[in-house]
Amino acid sequence: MNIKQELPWDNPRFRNWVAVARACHVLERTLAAKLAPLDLKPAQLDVLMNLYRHPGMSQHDLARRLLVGRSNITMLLPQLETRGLLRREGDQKDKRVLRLTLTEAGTELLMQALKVHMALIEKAMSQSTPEQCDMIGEQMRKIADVLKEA
Amino acid sequence: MNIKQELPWDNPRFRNWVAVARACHVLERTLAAKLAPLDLKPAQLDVLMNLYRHPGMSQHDLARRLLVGRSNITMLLPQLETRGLLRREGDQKDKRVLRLTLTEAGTELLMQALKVHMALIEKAMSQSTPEQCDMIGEQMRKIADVLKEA
DNA sequence: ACATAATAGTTCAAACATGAACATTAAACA
DNA sequence: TGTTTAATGTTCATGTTTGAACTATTATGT
Repeated sequence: MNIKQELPWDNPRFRNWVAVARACHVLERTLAAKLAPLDLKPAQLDVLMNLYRHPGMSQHDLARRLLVGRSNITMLLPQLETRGLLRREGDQKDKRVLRLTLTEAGTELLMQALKVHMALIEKAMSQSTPEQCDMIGEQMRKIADVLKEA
Repeated sequence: MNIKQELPWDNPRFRNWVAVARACHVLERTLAAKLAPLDLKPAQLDVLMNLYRHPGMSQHDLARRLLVGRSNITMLLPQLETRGLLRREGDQKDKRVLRLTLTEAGTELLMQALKVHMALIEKAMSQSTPEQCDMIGEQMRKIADVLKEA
């Protein structure tokens, strides 16, 4: 009987983390639906966002930031490059790396997508006070740090 | 220039949600790695967990709980059934539905996997006080609720 | 300099997820 | 009853993700 007391569902940390995972999942799915009219998937939006903030990134850097394999990037970029949303240019000093930058069109589309993303997050987080929101962010950053060494 | 003030990255809610998504992603990947020795993927663990808590579930119910399409379940279950981890039995009253239950072996494997999962979550959430942890869970449940109607 | 290591990106096959179309069964209702 | 509508699960085609093997280039160490 006391095995039941050891079950994860009786553990607050477990239950609460499950809630985090569910919220993430729901938001991701909702975002995918709202992004469909722009013909953009969440993964592609992530690419555009990162290139906007870090122009000239290499594909390897991008992969690490997105927590994804390098081959994934190789498969992902041609779609966006063909649509004229980004450029891939060889680095002069190191002929192995390709430098990535957004085009005008890419920046344009990103801004539209960000409106959608932003609205969704506003809706989701509007339940929390600014203090709660900051606390959540702070804890989550700690979690990501702790797990990187795991 | 004041366009910069409108950028999402200057918005606390945006920045903090990005942290949530990253933490989720990192934990998911870490869990996948730690679960590999058991030859179990996170999605499969989710199935076992839900069947443990709700024996006799239908495939449709399971799909809705996992926030996933029905066809996904159809593709997912045979692997687990073949390994003898669960049973699928036709409902007597409604010949359309299949009732799902864990076998002994399934329960056994689930318990092992839960130890791994639990340890990971403990490590992640150990940064937070119990009050913070509960608050996070509460907010996340609200978010999931709000987005269900979006 | 030269051989060895490591790094950036690609290719490919396999695993996985997704949504539309379908078959079977049940419910609604005329 | 008989017809229509809805629900459950499967199939299939498509697109995505992954990791291992590969090429090309740079760094390291002797």
